[in-house]
Amino acid sequence: MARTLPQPARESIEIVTVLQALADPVRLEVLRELAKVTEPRSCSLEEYDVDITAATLSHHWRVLREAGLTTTFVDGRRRWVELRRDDLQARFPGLLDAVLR
Amino acid sequence: MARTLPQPARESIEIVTVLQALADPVRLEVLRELAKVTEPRSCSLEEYDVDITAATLSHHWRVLREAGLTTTFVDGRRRWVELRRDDLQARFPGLLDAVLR
DNA sequence: GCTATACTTCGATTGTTGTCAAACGATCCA
DNA sequence: TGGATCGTTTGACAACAATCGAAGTATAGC
Repeated sequence: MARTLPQPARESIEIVTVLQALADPVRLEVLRELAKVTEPRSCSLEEYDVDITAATLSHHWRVLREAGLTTTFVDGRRRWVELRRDDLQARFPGLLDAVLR
Repeated sequence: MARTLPQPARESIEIVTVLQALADPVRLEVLRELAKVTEPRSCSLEEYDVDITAATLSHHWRVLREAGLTTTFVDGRRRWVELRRDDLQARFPGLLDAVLR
């Protein structure tokens, strides 16, 4: 599995940015999916129960990544996303649990 | 202390709406002030360290109230705001602590 | 190389939000 | 009763955000 797309370092994750990223129904939905597993998940539209185009989902993955909520891995033509559990727990303890429960 | 302005019932508080309300630096700041005390606090602009007009602060109080984060009491010409700790803790345990810490 | 695949980026559109000044409404008090 | 005070509402505006289709980029596999 190849390179990781740029993302903020743990200490640079800002609460307002995180909350802005969380405050969208589509992003909340895909984050809940991510939260179900510990391994990275595919970025593909088909994997998620959201009524948007691939372009829009791609936009949401970017928002999540730039806010510091997820890591995106590139592997060939495929992309994988993973929740940054440890970083978020270190920075804002309990936040993810409270939001995604 | 007189009437209470309309606000959503505990069961009607929605996570997306709450997160949208939280996702603003001014609102986070005033919520942190509210979180410091248990009694209601004045709505007055002078009480808060924010660089906006009274009209804008009034708008923010309304967003917070309509999202279910605060209760507003009207007493004469004065208004008082209070965090809905119990309702929020019941609905989204740990959320407020995680955000306002 | 060529073509199909998997996603992203671009440009445009539309709706939402934060902000202010000005006007308003309610209350207190002299 | 008439001002002054406290805060809200209204209307306007600019900035931002979600969305899409279309074009673009990188990769895989033939």
